[in-house]
Amino acid sequence: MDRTPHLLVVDDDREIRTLLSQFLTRHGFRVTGAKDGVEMMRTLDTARVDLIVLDLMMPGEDGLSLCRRLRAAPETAQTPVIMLTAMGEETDRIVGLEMGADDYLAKPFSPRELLARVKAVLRRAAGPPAAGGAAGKTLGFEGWTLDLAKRELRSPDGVLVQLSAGEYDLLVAFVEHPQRVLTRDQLLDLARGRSAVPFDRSIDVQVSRLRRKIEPDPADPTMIKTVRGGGYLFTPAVTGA
Amino acid sequence: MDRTPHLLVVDDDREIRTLLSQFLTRHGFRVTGAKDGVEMMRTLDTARVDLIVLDLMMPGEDGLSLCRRLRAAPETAQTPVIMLTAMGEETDRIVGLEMGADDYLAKPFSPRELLARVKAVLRRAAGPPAAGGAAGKTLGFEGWTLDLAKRELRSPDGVLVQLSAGEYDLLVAFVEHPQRVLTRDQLLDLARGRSAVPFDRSIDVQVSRLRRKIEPDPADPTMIKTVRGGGYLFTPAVTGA
DNA sequence: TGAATTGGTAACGCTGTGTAACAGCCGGCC
DNA sequence: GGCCGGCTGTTACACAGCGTTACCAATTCA
Repeated sequence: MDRTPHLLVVDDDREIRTLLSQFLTRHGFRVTGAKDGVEMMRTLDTARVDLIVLDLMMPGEDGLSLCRRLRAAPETAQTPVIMLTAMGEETDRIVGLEMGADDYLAKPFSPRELLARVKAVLRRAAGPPAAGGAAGKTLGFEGWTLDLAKRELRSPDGVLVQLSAGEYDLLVAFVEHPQRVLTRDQLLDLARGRSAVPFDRSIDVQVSRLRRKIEPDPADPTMIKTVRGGGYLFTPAVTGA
Repeated sequence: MDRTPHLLVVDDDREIRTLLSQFLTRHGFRVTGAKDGVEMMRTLDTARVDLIVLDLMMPGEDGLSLCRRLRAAPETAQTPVIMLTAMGEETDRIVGLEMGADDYLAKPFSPRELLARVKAVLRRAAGPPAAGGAAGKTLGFEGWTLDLAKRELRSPDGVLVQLSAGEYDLLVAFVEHPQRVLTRDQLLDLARGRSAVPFDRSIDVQVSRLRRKIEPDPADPTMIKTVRGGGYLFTPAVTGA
């Protein structure tokens, strides 16, 4: 149940990044840093992120543009963003509307203020009803159907397959990142929202259990392949309808 | 008790409408957009609206005139209005407030400022919600019918199902937040208006009792699913007849 | 070829969940 | 007031899911 929220801090200033990461980590969050949009996107690609702290002024693609991109992608459209800006109050009024951030903070700010905002935004994000349109989709692969709204899996012949919560979450992680090798760390983050402890084999065991339910021959898996030294690979092509 | 407040944003600029809707939605409101007075009236005809955000300058009938019409009609005379204007002149303020707007904001403004005003106005108006209209809606799911005005539940074959007050409140919480995982905390808050105490199992027990009355096979629930470590999920799509 | 590494999975124990049973509370009724 | 019945939260116990561990097989390395 210890799903500690995962924050992503995007700032080109290494010192600020480190400082914020340490501070937020001390207050019970898992924190990943990214120095620019490229790193941010790479992280979002494979990790589940609950909130993004985004610096407005950055070399290369700036925060405004990144924020717009986040909102445009269905994967991240719902992810809350807190914007950091070095500009004074007068300007942030103007850009405020455009950025689509959930909240923003003018530098210099106290870390504690950021902490308060982070908590507030996370609390809020949990609230609103289905208004967001959200992810009520169903995904298909190799004849199987995964209903994200109902958390149901149907086999090619239409039979409902009973999955435990853990098996389902793991399968979602795979289906949302098909045809690419996912490390155990990434899977743990995507499916469980936690990071690995030394000698963590829980993913192996869950994969084994999942295979038993969806592989024609669990001893010779075709859908969830093992990549020795790498992780696991979900091979089917996934269709989003 | 109260549902999330429903805001109506009236602005001819599609982009502003979208931005405001997204921002306010993210902050926990239900938002409907309208591009002109006609759309506004159509919405007011069919939905209960708690507050209207109204642009002053619009092609066709302008905000001032619309505001006057709102005040003239008995159904909307009490509905709070926040006026937006591109002009910063003092006269607008005076005219706007005279026309019966409850607050007033000059563009460009920060979304947070709007948010603060919205909350303030709603708080102020919280007193007399006697707006008779009383969301006497009925909601449907999987053939079932939930009559919010009568607090009655009918099974797909039209039989009245007796629910206790607690069971009914819990079901409403589910039906109003379908297809998303609700934690026990959230359910307790939505259905009982209180927060959990350590080792609180009351929600589990109520869910069990509710399942007995609405699930075809309570031992293998399909409508109210358990998400281990997460909470419960109401799977049916809900239609707002 | 033998040793070391990596992965599969059975087995076990802890933890979360389902639910029957019970007790306190409240409102209706005599 | 006292009794009764229904509702709700608490408790207890059974059971299932999940992580850990252990052991074995497969693969890689020396």
